Amino acid sequence: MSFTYKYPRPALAVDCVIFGFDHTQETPELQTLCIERNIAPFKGKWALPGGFVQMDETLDAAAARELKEETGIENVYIEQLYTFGAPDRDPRGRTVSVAYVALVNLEKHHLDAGTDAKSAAWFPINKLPALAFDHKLVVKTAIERLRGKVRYQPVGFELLPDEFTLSELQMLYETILERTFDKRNFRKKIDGYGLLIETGGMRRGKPNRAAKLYRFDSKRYKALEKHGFLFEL
Amino acid sequence: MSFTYKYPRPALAVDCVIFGFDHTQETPELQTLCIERNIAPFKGKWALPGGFVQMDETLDAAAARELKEETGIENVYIEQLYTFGAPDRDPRGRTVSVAYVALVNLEKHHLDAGTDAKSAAWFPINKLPALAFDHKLVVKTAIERLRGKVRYQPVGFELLPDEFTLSELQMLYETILERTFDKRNFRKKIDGYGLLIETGGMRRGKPNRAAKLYRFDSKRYKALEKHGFLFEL
DNA sequence: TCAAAAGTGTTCTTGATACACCCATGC
DNA sequence: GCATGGGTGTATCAAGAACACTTTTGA
Repeated sequence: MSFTYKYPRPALAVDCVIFGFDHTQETPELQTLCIERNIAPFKGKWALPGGFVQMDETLDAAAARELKEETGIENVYIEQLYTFGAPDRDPRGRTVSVAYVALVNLEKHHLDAGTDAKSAAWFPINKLPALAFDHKLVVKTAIERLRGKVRYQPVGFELLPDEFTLSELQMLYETILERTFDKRNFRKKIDGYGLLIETGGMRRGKPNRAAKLYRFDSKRYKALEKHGFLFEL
Repeated sequence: MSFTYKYPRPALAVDCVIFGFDHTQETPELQTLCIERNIAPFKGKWALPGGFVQMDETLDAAAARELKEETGIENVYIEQLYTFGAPDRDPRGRTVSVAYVALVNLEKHHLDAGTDAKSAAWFPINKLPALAFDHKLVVKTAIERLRGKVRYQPVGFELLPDEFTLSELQMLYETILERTFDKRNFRKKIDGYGLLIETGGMRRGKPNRAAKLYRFDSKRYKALEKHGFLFEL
């Protein structure tokens, strides 16, 4: 089947930058999920999951579909990032790509879950391999967006397990923003928003005092948000 | 001339939301430039300036080109906003549109300057006519972006003449953010950044005390910006 | 001389920062 | 019993908010 147009059209793709946060390591890291390409161009190179937009789906749907098809990940936070359209960004011909950012809880999305998961891997964002196309730029743009967004919207919680400790939350912010926070001041601030609920559970297992577990009160956040509330860190 | 593809592709367009600020009126207003369509679909309706992306130009270049072709405006601040891709947003067939926001100095861009200027008009953003396609949504998204951006980046100056008074600057911020500022606190804050230079000129003509004119020190801003400086209002 | 906007400082309140010790747990 | 991270309060400082009068100009 083939199609004819009066004027040539760029191909239209979506690509996803997927961020995960590993708080279990010695030094916690923000990571991105990449796919090893098994077809040309850039065969054998790492790239962001993505693919072409179909004629009857929205861009959001295309991003969600590619995310699921290539990594098995679904039902996660995802938002449009930026559209990349340099004429030479794809050697096959003009391809414009609408990039998305997804935030996932690493624990829920260990690999081997996805269809093509054998060729997928998480990389720390400052130890990325060489990436196909202009994907290095896409990741860089996504990191900037994440850093900007995390400061005035509570998106960071998307990167944590449903239940988390205050130290984990602090580590997350410190990792993303590349700075440190004073423990007491951080807790005071977070406390002030009244957006965390003690679950009653405790995180134990390490040779130190057990830590209380919390979950994010997204209902309350949505209610506050409507009244012009500002989360700011 | 016609072109054949194996898979159908959406058409790719750019659209521009152009903001101007009229500070001469009784109640100052943020305005948007619209074009009256003289071809189907939506013939006779107002729409944002825009058109299809050519195969050899970047998205930024396409937006700048359409801006110039349809309104005569060039060399202004312009940035990518968001990409709209609902499958039914264009009755002619699947068309994805990369929207841009431009900020212009109204005084420099009175109409009749552009090629098709006879069919262009400025509308206050809260008295927009019915717009073609999903352009109402595009404008709404642009306003939100402007409101967010103006608070932590000095983009507002793009909307003013090169020389402006502090009252004009304050009116601009009050109009965009839909709030008022205390005159003394506002001036103190702006002063604190050291980003305004007195030009020596005065704005006179009204039956009240003449006002000093300033210009924005963009060199100094760029220098500060590199060292992690934050403009915040 | 009047109306209208320009210009200018101080006080108070609030939020941000700095800082150090005891507690519970697993080994 | 010790090493490790969890948990807590106060004092200081800086920035934001509130607030009113004098000056200059054109008509």
